[in-house]
Amino acid sequence: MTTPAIITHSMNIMMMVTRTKLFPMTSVGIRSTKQRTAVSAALNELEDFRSTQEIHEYLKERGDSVGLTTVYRTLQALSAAGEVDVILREDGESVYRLCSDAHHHHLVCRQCGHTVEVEGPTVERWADSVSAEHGFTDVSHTLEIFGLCANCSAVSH
Amino acid sequence: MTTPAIITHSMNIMMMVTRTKLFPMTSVGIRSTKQRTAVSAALNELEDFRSTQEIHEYLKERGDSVGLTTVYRTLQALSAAGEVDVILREDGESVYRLCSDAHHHHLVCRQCGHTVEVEGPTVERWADSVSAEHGFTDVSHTLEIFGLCANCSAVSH
DNA sequence: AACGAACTTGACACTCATTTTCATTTAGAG
DNA sequence: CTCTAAATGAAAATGAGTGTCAAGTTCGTT
Repeated sequence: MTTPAIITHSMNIMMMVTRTKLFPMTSVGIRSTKQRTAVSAALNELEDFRSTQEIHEYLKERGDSVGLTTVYRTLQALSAAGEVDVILREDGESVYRLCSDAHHHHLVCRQCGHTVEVEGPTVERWADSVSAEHGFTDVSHTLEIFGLCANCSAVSH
Repeated sequence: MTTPAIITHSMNIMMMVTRTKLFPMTSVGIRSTKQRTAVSAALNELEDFRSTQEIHEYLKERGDSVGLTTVYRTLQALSAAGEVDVILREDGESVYRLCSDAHHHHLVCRQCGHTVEVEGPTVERWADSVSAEHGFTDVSHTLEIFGLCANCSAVSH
């Protein structure tokens, strides 16, 4: 198996971010390591939103054990770079998933994490105009749906 | 100052919830205590979304000291009863606020908690139909905007 | 191919929100 | 007034996420 394209892509973006925000005047960059490759590979294989701990566990079982701290850092870097989607589960835990580039929202099972990308109202424009009206800057927004998927609904009668 | 109507209302709803979900066959109920009164009073006075700890602190300074555990429990009960709005801040901390009954969303300052209720797309219908299409049950959704309010934007240049 | 500076890793200690436990207190029905 | 379930709160526990720092790696340079 070859290195997924996302790795290279991620690394490029991460390097840009690093150069721009953290080390403006240096020519340093980020490096490609087997740990980062492993985390990206896991994201490619996992279909649903997963917590850092779950991804860490998955990697361990898979044989590509990576330190928990490193998994935290890598997932944060990837989400900061826009490479993965993050959402806050209802219990406040962050969960990550590799998503399509297209505009979409999520229908997430709060039991098993099963995720469906769904079409929905484009809230970007609305959020921007409402924010501007009230003088808010640096805005972000959330629009997600949580519930019990068909499977989990059936299990709990 | 008389006991705010919300207290009685909350207690009624809480009693219903309790009876229905927790103690179906008994005639037990919840009780009106000065701690619960104090928490509700605080919510009436505070305009913005506040964390449990902040509300606990507010009560302490105010003289109506209430145990932190009790504040946690009361806020959870009130939000479960639909008496207060809860949202998850971007850092995963839950914040509470007494809101209008009307349908609305929130524009929340991630720095100071300042909140503006805003009109927005009615996502209930959309969420329900999308969920149904995919067999999801017991759904809930979030649609909030976070940013820096005019004040906080100014402070940080 | 070796070198070395900067970057990365990971074990561990730590922070901090929230929950659990449990002994004590209190509301409110009878 | 009495009794009991409900409620409180102090303290300990839990658990996600972060900070630290010594040791390990990457990769451009020699």
